[in-house]
Amino acid sequence: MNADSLRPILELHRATHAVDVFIARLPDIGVTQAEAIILAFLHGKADATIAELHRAFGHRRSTLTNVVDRLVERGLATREVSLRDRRSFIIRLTRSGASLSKKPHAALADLARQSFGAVSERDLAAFQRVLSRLIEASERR
Amino acid sequence: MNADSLRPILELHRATHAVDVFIARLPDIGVTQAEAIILAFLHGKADATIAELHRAFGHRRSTLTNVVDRLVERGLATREVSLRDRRSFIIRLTRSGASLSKKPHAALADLARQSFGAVSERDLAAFQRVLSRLIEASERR
DNA sequence: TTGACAAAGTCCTATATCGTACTATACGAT
DNA sequence: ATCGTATAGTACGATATAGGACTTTGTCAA
Repeated sequence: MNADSLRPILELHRATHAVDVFIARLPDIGVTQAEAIILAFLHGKADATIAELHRAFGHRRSTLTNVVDRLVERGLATREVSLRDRRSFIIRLTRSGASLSKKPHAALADLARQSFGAVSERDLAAFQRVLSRLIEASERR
Repeated sequence: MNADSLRPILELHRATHAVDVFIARLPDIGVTQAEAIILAFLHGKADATIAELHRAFGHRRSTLTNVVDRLVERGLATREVSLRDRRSFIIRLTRSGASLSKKPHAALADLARQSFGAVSERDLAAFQRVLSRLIEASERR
């Protein structure tokens, strides 16, 4: 078995970790990695459920409960019972949450531009394809 | 600004998380994600320092101290002062650590095969290139 | 050879994340 | 209608990870 066969997976971890640290260090935000990424996700969307966030990021629902708690506590988001499905909540950014969310969103978009800017469409598509396969394979048990 | 510009980054998180969950659920190992990935890394290498692990994965050195503590406590690894540099330790798998490390290594290699098997050399190279760029961009501040 | 600075790890404390068990609601079949 | 099962989310307790201060050792210049 080739010793390097898992190199891409290790690199994947390394990259994600680097991005996390990058996010955590964003100045003037005072928000954890998960919070920042969720803010960025909600940016210009301003509407989601816990389950949706779970599907998007894979964080446990119980973890997301906490993350959302923190956002709500700080007045960055609201939680309202959904009228369509009373089991679920609609998470929505408040005005100040929407404003704050610009920063992590811009920072990540910036990072994306720097990282993917010089990458061809084709390579970027390959990148996403590989990620999808990884997700699929990981969840197949 | 395109709303999807950070889609690849979100997918990246999703994928890493999926792999983490996959690892954490490996039966008969009883090892956390970080431990498993470090075991896999040490597999067939059986020699590393904390700093090396730090460079490989990005985990804080203090985190790695804990991870290694756990491995040592369970008799899976040893920590010996390096003779070349007495500030650092050589982490080495014990016989049982080496044996146990086969599982996560094999599982990840398996995952890699399933995920990358049908991916062309070229696409895989593109994948790694993109990861490198991301790491580089993330660390550039 | 000493003094300043960098590098390797650890200790301690705080907290983010997880796993599991639980409640409430929805939904499909009969 | 109701019963069984699936889904949405939370509460609680356990633990992995992080951040920063600190110790020891190395390194390089004068």
